[in-house]
Amino acid sequence: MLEPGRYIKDILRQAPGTAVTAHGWVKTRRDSKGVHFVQLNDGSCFQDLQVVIEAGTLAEAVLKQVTTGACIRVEGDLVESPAAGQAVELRARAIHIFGEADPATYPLQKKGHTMEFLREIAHLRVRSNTFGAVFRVRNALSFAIHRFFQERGFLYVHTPIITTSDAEGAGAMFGVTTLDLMNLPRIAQGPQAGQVDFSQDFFGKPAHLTVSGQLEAEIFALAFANVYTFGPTFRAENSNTPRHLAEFWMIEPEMAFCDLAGNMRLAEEFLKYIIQYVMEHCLPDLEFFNKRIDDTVLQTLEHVATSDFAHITYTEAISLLEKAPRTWEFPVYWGADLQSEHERYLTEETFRRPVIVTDYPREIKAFYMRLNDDGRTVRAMDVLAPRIGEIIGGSQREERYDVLRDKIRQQGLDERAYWWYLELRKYGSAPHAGFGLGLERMLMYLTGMKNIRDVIPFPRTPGYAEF
RNA sequence: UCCCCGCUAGCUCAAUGGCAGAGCGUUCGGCUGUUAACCGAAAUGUUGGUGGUUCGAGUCCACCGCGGGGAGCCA
Repeated sequence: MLEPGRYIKDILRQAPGTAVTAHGWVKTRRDSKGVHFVQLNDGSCFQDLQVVIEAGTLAEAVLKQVTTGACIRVEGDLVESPAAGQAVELRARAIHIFGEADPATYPLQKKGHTMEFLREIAHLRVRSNTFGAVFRVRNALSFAIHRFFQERGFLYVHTPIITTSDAEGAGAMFGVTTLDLMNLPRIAQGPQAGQVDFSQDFFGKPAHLTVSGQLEAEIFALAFANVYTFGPTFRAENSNTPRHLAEFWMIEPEMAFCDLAGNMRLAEEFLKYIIQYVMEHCLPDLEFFNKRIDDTVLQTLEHVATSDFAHITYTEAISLLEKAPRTWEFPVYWGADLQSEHERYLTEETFRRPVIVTDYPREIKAFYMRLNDDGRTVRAMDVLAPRIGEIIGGSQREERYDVLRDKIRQQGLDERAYWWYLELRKYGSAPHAGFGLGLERMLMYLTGMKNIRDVIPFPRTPGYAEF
C-alpha cells in the first residue's frame, strides 16, 4: 500500500533531485520525436504527475503498454520541469506494468464525455478528472461535517437503518422482509383474514428502511444535549429528477435547549464552515468545476461563505411573491406550499443568496413542529439555495405533551405508535430543535454538478441499482 | 407518476421516404519538450427493440425499453 508521503500529491511537493517511485493510472499520453509524456494520477489530488520517458530508456514492449487506463509503477528522478504546467516532473528510469488497458476498447479516452455516458461506466468514471474531483470533495465535505459538530461537543449517534415504526410519515418506505414473496403466509381467520401474517416475519411485524433518523435523534438530544446523525436514508418515492435518489446520505443535528433562532444560527454557521473547509482543502478541484462544469461556483461559494443569509417568514415570502412582476404557474396565496418556481424566485432573483424561510402554516408541515402562539403557523425553517432549492429543512420541535398529542390526533395518526416519542415530552422534556441536510444536495451546490446521480458513487433511482 | 425532447461508428452528433456521413477517440506514419499537443492517412455500423405502412424506412405509424429536461414529492 501507499504510505503517507508516497502519494502523487506528496511527490509533487518534493524538491527536485529526489529519487521517487510513483504508482497510479495513466490518464493520457503524448508522444514527441524523442520523448514521451505520461500523465499519471492516483486520485490523491487533482493534478497529474507528468512522467517523462526519453526515447530508448525503456524496452519497446513496456512502452507499448503505457496507454490510457493502464496501471503502472514508475521509478525515476524528480526534476524541475522546463515547461509550463507543472513545477516538477518525473524522469522515468524504469516502469512496471501492473495492469494494461487495451486502447481499442478502454472507454475512457482523452476526450469530453457526457455525464450520462460516464454514469454507465461507474466502475471507471472515478478515474476521470470530474469524478476524481467530485469524490475528493465528497470526502472533504464528510470530514468537515464531523469536525464541525465534534468541535462543538455534538455526540455522533447511529440511528437505526431498519425501523418498525411505520410512523415517520416522510414518504414511501422500502419494505424489509425475509418472508417468501412467492408464498406469503396469510392470516387464516378473524377480522384480518387474508392479510399477510407479519407475525411470521423476521421482526414479527412489518419493517422498513429508515426515511429519517430524526425521531431517534431527539431521544439522544434529550440525554446528550447536542447530537447529530450522519448516515444513509432511503425513500421509495417514484421521483425522477436530477435532485432525488432512492438512497442518499443525510446529516441531522438535534439540539436541546435550542429554539428556532438558535437552529437558524447553527444552520448558517454550519453551511459557511463546511464551504470554507472545502475551499481550503480542495481548491484545485473547485477551480476545475469552475472552469469546466459551472463558472459561477467559486464566486457563489465565496459569496455564501462571507454574506449573511436572508431571513424571511413564510407570510413575508407570500407577500413578496404576490407583488412579484410576473405570473406564476401555481397560484400564490397564504396557506399554499411554496413551489419550485417560488423558491427559485426568492433565492435566485430577489435575494441572490441563501434564504431561510420560517414559520409556515401548520397544515403544510409535519406534526412534530412547534406550534406558534398565533395557532396557525409552526416553527419550521427551510434553507433555500440558488439553483438547487431546498438544501436544509428543519424546525423547533413541539416539546409540550398536550399540544403534541393533539396534533398527532388532528393529523389522523395513531398516537399509540408514538408512545415513546410522547413520553419524551412527559419525562424531562426540553425545548429542542434540529434540521436535516442532504449530503448530495450540498455536494451539487459545492461542485456545480447538475445531476445528483453524479455526486454519489453508485446512484440508486427508480429502475436503476447497478454496480 | 405526468408533460416535452431524444436514441445512427467506442464517444458527440449529421443525413428532403431513395448509395450510411463528419469530428473526436483508436491504429499507422510524420513532427526539436508536450499540456484537451499538432500535421497526414486508415480501420470502424444488426441506425435501441418488436410489429406495421411503402416498390423502397435511420427517416412515417403503433407499442415497448432506455436516457435527458420540466413538474409533483422532498433532502
